[in-house]
Amino acid sequence: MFSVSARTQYGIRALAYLARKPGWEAVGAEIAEAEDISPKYLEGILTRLAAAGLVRSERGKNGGYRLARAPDGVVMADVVAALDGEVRPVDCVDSLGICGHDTSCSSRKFWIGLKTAIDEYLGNRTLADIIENGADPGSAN
Amino acid sequence: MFSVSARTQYGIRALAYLARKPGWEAVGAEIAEAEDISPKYLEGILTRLAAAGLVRSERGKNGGYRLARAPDGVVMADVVAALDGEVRPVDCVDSLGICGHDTSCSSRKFWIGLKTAIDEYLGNRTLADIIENGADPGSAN
DNA sequence: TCTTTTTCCTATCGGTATAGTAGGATTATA
DNA sequence: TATAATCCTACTATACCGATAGGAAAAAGA
Ligand code: FES
Ligand code: FES
Repeated sequence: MFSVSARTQYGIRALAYLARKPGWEAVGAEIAEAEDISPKYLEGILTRLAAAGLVRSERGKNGGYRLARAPDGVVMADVVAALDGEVRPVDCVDSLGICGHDTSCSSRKFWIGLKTAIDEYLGNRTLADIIENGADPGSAN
Repeated sequence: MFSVSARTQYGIRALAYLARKPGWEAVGAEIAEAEDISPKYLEGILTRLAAAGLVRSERGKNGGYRLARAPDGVVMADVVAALDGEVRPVDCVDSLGICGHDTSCSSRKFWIGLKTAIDEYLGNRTLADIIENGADPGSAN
């Protein structure tokens, strides 16, 4: 339940690798080799991250990927949203009324509450929290 | 991301239907019809809930399903665990060392933190919270 | 201009899980 | 024995996912 796709796990490892490097930059093949990820598959992941503005990509010789912001500015909620989309436990988080006989659907609030809890967690962690030593910023224990 | 299976959504709706009925009991076909769920598919769901001890099932004539406990004793964490398994963002929540070069893996703590946040939310809500009017017990806002 | 290095794009494939269906076996009541 | 219900096993169809393949576009340097 609630398992995270390999795509997102790979993406986070790739970002963490970049964040640990001086200049926060590297070439795709290097990341793939260091993190033991299928190079071709990682390409698509990095492209997604670039499209979301989390990394800058430069083509051609001397090209590669570079973190768009400092690690403590890369919010994990944005990372997972870029790779696997927004947190959406059920389809009716925005559009009400799909599942049901209740006009003010009761379980809908339950799922929205879960979404909020997850978004809050992911919104309060950054890449910096991950590469340091743990993932526990003072907030929210 | 983090979408909930139809199985779990159906299961919760079925439990909510039972909780709203006097005696907390109904027959499978009745639930399926009222909640507009495929009857055959719902059978398997109710069997799982019965195996997890969340509902009692009685076979034969005058049989059916009944809530095993009062709605405020049915913890949502148990419900989703019965239907879709434990919350496990990554495989290495227990077994360390699958993904990585780090001995004290950094991203692992991140995922465990997420699991904890989700478990906390689900562990603090019961079926009663769902059938009332919202899903916001005083705790944890 | 030509070659090299890199990111980008599109299409495809095999595996796996999910939602749903089908048919019957079991159990209990009357 | 007939009926009404849960239980069990197997099957199908679809969709997504991880991965692969082959190249197209772009930037730099010789
Ligand atoms: S309208 Fe979506 S859960 Fe009810
Ligand atoms: S050991 Fe699993 S995330 Fe590193």
